[in-house]
Amino acid sequence: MPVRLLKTVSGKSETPLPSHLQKEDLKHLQEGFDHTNKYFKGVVVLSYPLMKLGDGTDFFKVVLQDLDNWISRNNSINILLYGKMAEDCAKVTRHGDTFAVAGFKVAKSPTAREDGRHGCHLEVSEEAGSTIYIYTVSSTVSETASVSVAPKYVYTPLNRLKDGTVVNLYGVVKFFKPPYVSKGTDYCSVVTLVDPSNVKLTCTLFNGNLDFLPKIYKVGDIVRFHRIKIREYNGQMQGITSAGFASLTFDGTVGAPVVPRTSSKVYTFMDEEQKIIEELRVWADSNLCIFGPAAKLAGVQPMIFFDLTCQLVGKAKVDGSSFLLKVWDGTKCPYPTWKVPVEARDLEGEKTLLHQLRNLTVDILVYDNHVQLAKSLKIGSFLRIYSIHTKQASSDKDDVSCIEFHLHGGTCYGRGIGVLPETNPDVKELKVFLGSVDLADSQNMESMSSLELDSTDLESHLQRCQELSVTVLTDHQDLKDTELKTILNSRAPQQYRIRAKLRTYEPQKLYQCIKLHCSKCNSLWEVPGGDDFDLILQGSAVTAPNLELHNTSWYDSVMWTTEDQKQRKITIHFVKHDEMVQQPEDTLIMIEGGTLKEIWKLTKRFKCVIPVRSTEDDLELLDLSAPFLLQGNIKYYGCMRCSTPKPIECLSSIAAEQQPSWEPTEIARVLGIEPLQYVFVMKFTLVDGTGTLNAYLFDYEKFFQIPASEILTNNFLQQKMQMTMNTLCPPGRKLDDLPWLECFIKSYNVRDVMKQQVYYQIFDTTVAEDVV
DNA sequence: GCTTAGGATTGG
Repeated sequence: MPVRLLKTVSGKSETPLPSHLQKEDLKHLQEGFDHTNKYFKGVVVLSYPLMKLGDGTDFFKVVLQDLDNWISRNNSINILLYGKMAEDCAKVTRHGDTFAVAGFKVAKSPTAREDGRHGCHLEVSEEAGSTIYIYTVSSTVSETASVSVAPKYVYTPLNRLKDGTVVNLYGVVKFFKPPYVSKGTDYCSVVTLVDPSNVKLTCTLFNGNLDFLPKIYKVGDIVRFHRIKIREYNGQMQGITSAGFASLTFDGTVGAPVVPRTSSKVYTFMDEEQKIIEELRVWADSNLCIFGPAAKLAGVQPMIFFDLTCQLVGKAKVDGSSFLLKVWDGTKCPYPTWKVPVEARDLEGEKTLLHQLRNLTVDILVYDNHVQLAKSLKIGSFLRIYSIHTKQASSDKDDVSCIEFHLHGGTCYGRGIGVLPETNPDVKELKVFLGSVDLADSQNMESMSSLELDSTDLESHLQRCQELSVTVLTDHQDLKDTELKTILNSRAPQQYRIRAKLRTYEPQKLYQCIKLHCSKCNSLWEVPGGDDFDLILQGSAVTAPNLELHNTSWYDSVMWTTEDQKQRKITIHFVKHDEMVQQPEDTLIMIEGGTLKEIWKLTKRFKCVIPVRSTEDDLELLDLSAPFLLQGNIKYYGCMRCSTPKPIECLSSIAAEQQPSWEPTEIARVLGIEPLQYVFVMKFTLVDGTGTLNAYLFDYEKFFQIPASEILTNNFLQQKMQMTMNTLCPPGRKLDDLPWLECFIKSYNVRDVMKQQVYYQIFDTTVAEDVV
């Protein structure tokens, strides 16, 4: 049988290859050598579709990589299969399978120069007497194979590790030190893992090449280690790199795409492994408290340690043991920040940008072992700086004390600097945010005194947060506090007053907490993204404007064609009042064929903008996933379940009013739209020493004293909210140092398909006035 | 050439 699928059990082949066959090394594969009784073994890293050659012969090409030779650069080779063998193999081959090829012919590879693979390729066919043994990693082998197959690698749970063994394992990162320059010859990274066996394993990983160390960016990431050596150290198991160590790292977020981060071009990764990652994510999500608040510069306070995701704008040498990094994250630190004096000629970075961002960048002084890495950083790169220390210090000049940012020497608590790739989701998000920062705004921010805390008030402010509650009740003041334990043991529905600390909250990315709520059917909707709107606009621009609908008794119409290649037709209908077009700031306009950008521009000038399209006999609203109205910065949406849009004609009734106010609710009513309201929806994890309780915040405006409708389009309000959350739940603080919250909560029952559950909701509570 | 670090902040 020329193609044989071999059963593998516990990583070892149950069916050994015939004893006369000997393994051939990649470097011995040369034309003219005798390869009888030799086999070449490698992992399928690439396969091409099955093809038919000119003469009708089946042809299949795979690329094998020699894993035993994994350090060598040129370790892959093309295998060309012909005839029935091509057909058979194409059916069962999966990436990650191991091929042992015997009875091959070696020939010069005509594509070696282009593909960078081995100078020769191997040709195999039944006719030539070749045999291919496939060790498949697939768990769903087709029927024709008629063998059962186990995964190739065996993974050891962390509670089954034995001294002196080399194992493969999975784990959730509980702690890590980003790679740093060790005192020896290598980079070092220390990683502590946990898994569902609840055993911890600290691994010390070395490599001279940074790329070969796991690409861990945050606690909660999941890693797969291959060939890690286990040793006993101080009575505990310890992991250490051994020859051939390889790692994959995955985002630990439940539901995120399962894409491994790795430097190695070859790795096995199958459905089975995907399942393991997904299971570990779910386990970690409910068993580990690992997602601390992500700090922004807007949220820093004196005397904390925090991790910062930022972009490098400038750098400068300071002295032998310290180095300056100028970074920004788009938000403004609420306190005056320390500026490290450096010679202008020592400062690297784009001068104009450094000047433009001068109010948004902060100076971080890094010391000792971090200097070398800091020096090598590229301006513009995205960084995560771990365990920055903020210190309050008064400068000699005057009494103004400011915040200093230090990255002290050493690697305690994972202190260090990591470079994030552009593909990192946090970087992608940061880029969007940085792009949205209005630089003119940030310069004006100096005058926004409401945000600037006088540093002399700083201590008292912090102290106040410690003692008093950072939230206050707007009602029920006479009620006594109830312990969380009591609430958790009571039946719903009831109402309680509580005093608790906010241990964590979700979502951490605050813009994600904004949803759209229909008060009629009680449904919650995600806020559509700008791209969705753009797509709908593009789709509607295809409909030609109906000239018969232009210039009616209640609106005047203007149409023009764009001068670009697309020759788009744009129509604006100006709604009249008293047969006159009003001042732009009082006018409602309807637009056909406009782009997202054009519509935004128009909202700045006109009171209301309604995107419409023509039908045969009336103008109509676009799809309900597009806003039915734009007013100022706010997009108004209608409920897709409860709305029954009426013809635009109905708007004329408002236009005829004595003094049309163009209220969104009124516009919605006449157009048959059930308007959705913007709400904050958050989950607060509250603790009080007697228990932990998750309570939902469902708030239009009252709690934060910020309208939910304005958050998404207003950087300033976003920062204000971030600061509020940072006061309620300061990043980098121990539980003891968290402030108290006074809340009013109600419990209620929710019947699920399977069971009845009790939920809790915060209400009649607001953030204390002197906190924001 | 066979080590480096082995988690556990606060100085400049």
